[in-house]
Amino acid sequence: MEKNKELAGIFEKIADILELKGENIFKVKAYRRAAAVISELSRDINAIWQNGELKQVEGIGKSMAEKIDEYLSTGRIGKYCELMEEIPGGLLELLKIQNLGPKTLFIAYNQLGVKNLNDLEAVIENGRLESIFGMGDKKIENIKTGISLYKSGKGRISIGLALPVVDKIIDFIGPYADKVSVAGSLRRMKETAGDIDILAVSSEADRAIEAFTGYSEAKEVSAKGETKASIIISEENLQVDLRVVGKESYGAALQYFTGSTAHNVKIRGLARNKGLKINEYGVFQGEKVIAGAAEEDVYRALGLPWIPPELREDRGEIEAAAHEGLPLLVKREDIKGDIHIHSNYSDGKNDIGTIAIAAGKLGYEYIGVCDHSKTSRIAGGMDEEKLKRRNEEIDRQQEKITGLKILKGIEVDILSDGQLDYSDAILEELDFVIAAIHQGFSKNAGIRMKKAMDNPLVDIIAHPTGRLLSGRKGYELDIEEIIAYAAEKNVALEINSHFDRLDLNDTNILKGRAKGIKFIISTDLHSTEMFDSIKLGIGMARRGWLGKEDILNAYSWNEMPLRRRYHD
DNA sequence: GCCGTTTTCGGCCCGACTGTTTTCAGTCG
Repeated sequence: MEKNKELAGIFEKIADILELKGENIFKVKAYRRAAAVISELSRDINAIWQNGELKQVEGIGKSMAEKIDEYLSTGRIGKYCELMEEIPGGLLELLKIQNLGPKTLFIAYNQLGVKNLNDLEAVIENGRLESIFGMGDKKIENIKTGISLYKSGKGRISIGLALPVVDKIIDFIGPYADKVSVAGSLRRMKETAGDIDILAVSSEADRAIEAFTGYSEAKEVSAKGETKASIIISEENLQVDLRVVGKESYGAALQYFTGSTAHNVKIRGLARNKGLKINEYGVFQGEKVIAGAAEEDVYRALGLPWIPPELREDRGEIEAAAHEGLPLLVKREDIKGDIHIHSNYSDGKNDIGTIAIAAGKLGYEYIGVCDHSKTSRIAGGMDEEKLKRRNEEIDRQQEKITGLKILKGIEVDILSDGQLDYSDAILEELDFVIAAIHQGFSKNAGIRMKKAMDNPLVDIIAHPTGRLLSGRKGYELDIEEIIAYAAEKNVALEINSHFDRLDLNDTNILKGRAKGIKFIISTDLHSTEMFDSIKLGIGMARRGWLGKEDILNAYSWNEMPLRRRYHD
């Protein structure tokens, strides 16, 4: 799948250069679309190419197919190389600066010789940028703001960090509107957010806008109109957009602002084919409004069932909705227990009794206590003796609580030689075993993980890629190979809900789903306050099209299809 | 550059906000 990524990157760059040069915008869009389609492909583009099926891929026509063919057979694309030579290396990067678009940048390059960020700042400083036709003080100011945002460049942040910010803002605007909802990528539960989109219903848009732009944590109001405003939140440097509509347009606006762009482009194309027009105010047949108040009505107007936001990525959901039907996605109520929990027997904050009581209040049927094994010393890993004492403590707490089963689990380290951190005899005494790599990320991680899966006592692999959203790359392994091996061995893979992990993520979940593997959705809990974070893992699972039948901890304990209950 | 259940040519999602404009282009989502 490495080639998919490379080709998508190349097409995206071609689009950037063509746009900069002022080429036909629809040609530019064709390249962007092809890039998006290729990066979302669930199959290796090499295989599609070898089967001669390139042109059957949506958005790939004669010209794109030729370029893909050229790349896969020669390792380069002539047209791409030519384009890259026309434009200085650092220039495209400047397109990421907000308020500085391709038109302005190209003029700055052509007329003022701006080739990189330093040049750009220099022509702002010496006033030459202002000499460009149509450029004024305000525009310069906005570009300067864009540059400072770009430099502080936090980029995208985890959904786990963005959602609490959203909740606060929604609470804040609540009194000034009839209804307030999150939209955009956060509603789709995408793993990271680049900005926050909020939709409000009000007959007095100005009151809501006024309140919003006065929000105490806004360090800047970057736009303020009659129905729409944007602020920048201080700490996270996140842009927050508010859109206010009347209640007759709520569904259409929610559909529109939830996106994704690719999903909406296709939805609107469908509408056009039916002689309808969709915008954020409603679905129109000529002048007549035929839907708009509820999102369900918008989809129904196109002959489609309502599509859950997590699926709206143009990954086949529209076709599924139109024909074979959408998958029945796992819901929070389906989750019967959390089975990756750390107690104070390793690095967790709470004692087992406290955790059990908190889980009982959530209505869980069971919890799985999974402390660290002895080699994870920093995480308070337990030696065999301590593990024994922990198990006795679980027995004691079990006697005190009814209606909740406390399972004896372990998060056992996969050592540098692929051996597990305890003997089989110890692992056999436990209800289930989760294995994980915590050190030696670059030392044969894939081979070690597969060796761990060779042990029939290993039921689950935790955080299978090891990546962190805050920047750590993860283990050096081929995740597709791991997924295929897990399928072969009946090992389940974890969907870890920790805000910085979200591992597996949606695309890897989709690959696992295609192989028919099982998953667990867990919190990797270190404190009872973290129970709620399971919503993030559920979001990832839903984005990966999973139903409750795919999730081990959506089964009752007696029915859970754990690997050790198979005869393999 | 892609695409077709009115089209193989002529469309391509659609609209808000801003700034610099006397009617609209650029940028964004």
